[in-house]
Amino acid sequence: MLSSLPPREREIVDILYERGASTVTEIGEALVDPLSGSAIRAMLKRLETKGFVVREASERGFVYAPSVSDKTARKSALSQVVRVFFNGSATSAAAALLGMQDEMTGDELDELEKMIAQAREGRG
Amino acid sequence: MLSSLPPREREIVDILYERGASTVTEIGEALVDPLSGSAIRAMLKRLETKGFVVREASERGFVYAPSVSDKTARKSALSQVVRVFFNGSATSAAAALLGMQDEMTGDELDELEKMIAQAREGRG
DNA sequence: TGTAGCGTGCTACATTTGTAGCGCATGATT
DNA sequence: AATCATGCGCTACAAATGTAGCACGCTACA
Repeated sequence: MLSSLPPREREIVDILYERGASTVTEIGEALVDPLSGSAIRAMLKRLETKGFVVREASERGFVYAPSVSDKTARKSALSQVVRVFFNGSATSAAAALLGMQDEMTGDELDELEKMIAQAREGRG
Repeated sequence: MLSSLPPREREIVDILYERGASTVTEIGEALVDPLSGSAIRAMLKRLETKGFVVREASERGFVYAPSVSDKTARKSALSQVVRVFFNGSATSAAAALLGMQDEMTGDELDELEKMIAQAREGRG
């Protein structure tokens, strides 16, 4: 799991999920407090060894990407937060999301309502 | 931030958030793969030094608790997930939560709708 | 064709983590 | 009082992490 990664490595895979496959240079730019290229490459190598990222050649040079699908990682991250901070209640978590008002527009609220309706149907 | 902690320390503060203030023994029981008491204490000491946990005396002996409020930590954890995995969209995150059907009952969906209504009012 | 600049991948090393063992209190047991 | 069990916090040390420096190969271009 991602949560078993040391901070700096974790930071890098986060960036990879955030921006998709990236070059070392791009990762460097995305890093809040910078890091030498070789340092980043060393991280990536370890990450690769551990099986968390894969490396592919592209026109841009080598790009690195997470090996675990977004979907899976998302779900896992969410479950984790729900368990640790919301006592296992997805509802509470959703409520907290709603509470982050500035993060959500009126339109988005509409959308959410639709999704709730769908969820209801999905359960019958 | 919590995400700057090494895996094992992170695991321990997670437990602390999950179960509230706990003794070393309780932490040991909550750990998936166990750890000697002294190892746990060493972790806690580091965590204390870094300012992530506080130690208080209680009838049960020393109990350890996160120094950052649940509320703050929750918000921070959620923001993190939203940013990394949902492209900054809290709505998408909420949708994913809805998708985890087994995690949410019909009643909870009702509740969520109410909360959406409230969120609307809160914004005017 | 020399040389300046990138991107790359070592290797090396300081620091931090992860973990166990020891010895000290304190409180219960006989 | 002698013994035993707990909980505690050092200290120590192996392993992992965080980071930099060096040397190489490939452009590009003066």
